[in-house]
Amino acid sequence: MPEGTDHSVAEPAYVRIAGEYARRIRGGELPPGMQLPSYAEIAQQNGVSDIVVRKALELLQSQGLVRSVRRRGVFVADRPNLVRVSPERQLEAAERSFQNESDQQIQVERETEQIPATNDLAEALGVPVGAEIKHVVTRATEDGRPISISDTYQPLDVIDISGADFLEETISDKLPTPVHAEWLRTTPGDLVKSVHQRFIAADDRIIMISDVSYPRGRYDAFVFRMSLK
Amino acid sequence: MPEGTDHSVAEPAYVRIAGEYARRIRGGELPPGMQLPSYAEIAQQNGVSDIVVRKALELLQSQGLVRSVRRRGVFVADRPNLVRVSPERQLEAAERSFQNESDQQIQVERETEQIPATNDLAEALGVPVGAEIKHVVTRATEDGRPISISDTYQPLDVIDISGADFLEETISDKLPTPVHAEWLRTTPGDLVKSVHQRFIAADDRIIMISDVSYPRGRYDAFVFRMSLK
DNA sequence: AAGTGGTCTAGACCACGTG
DNA sequence: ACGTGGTCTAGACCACTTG
Repeated sequence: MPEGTDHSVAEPAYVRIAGEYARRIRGGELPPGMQLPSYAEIAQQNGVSDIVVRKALELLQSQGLVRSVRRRGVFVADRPNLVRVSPERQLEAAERSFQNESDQQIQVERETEQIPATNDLAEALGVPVGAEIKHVVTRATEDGRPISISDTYQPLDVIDISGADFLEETISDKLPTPVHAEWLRTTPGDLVKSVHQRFIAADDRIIMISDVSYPRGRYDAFVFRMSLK
Repeated sequence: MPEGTDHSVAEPAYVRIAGEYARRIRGGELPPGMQLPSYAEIAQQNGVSDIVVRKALELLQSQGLVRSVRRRGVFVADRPNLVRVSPERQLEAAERSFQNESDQQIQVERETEQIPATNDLAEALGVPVGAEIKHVVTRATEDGRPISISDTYQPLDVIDISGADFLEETISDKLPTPVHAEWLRTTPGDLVKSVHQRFIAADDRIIMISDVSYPRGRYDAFVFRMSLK
């Protein structure tokens, strides 16, 4: 135990270190893709143990500022904003939901199957348990790297979502389903940004529900644009 | 080092423990406000050291499922959704943005001042540096407990925001400003949910900008409702 | 006085990537 | 062979709350 260490509450070492890196990243001094020094190095530079550095970088990771790659290092995150637009462009294809990625190679693949509704799905969609429903899995990659995966469910009699009058989106941080985790190649324990969508008709019928997962650390923030008039 | 421990990648102990509690909380077995066992107890029950338990509960905290109170314990979070509605009700007063809280005592206080625009503010609002602008601080409490604080800035010639044609909202997790942290009484290092708003006129003039902070762990998720027609 | 969560140390093993 | 990040242990001090 270091004697005379300042434990005067206010600002723990890991917060200070995280703050410094956050500033340098936001200021552009550390550009996207740049590798950070190793834990050991940062620890030495700041005169703390490596576990403090780990906490600091965890903090940065939960802000989406860095991503750590096992056995390789910690890197400044590419940080395009994920932009969601409402309502007029909301219904465009998934590929269009991304901003600042026009140069990138974004590939989207879909798989469709027909399944009987589980209890949860039946309740969510308002259909009888066991009723056949349509399930679409959509996976997107950029330059071969996975950037999103979604499960979409709808009753068989729904042709498209033009019958929807309202859209409700719920954003949260979650542990991904095993299937989503595998596709996004997240480390066990990594949270993902989850967007749950419900397309609702005027008679409150649920037209479609969708669960989308995005890797944390890929997107800096979610942006919603909406017309007020 | 315990010999024969299974370090077979797949699922670290802290993820397993976090998952168990997440399930029990989501399932209602552990109701909002209930105190969890102490680190030491959970550690003993699961045959791990307390640091593993800490990581597990950190994971729950970053999902907004629990909140930890220093020197008292860890509690299941009250988890009303923060609902944001677009566009028709978007412009209502802040008090109206909350759902399922109608019984609660929500108090809102405002402070207004006039300040010269800093570089950042001038750029954000599109006014000359040093131009006088209006700054409003809004603080909300529920039963005396702080639940949000915001800084709102607008040029002096803007009377209200009815002149705005578009609203852009950016949601992210951030380290709060010192003022916000103090009001929300967050522990140093705690992230907050930050909503940055820009009210934009048809001629791209910025009518108003606003930075709102919400304590993490108070809100389960952000919900956006929008009309599609 | 006992218990709590928050911070920090020093040290260990693992599996994998790189040189 | 070495370095990396990921996981985990055992132990310590602090400042505060609770009974």
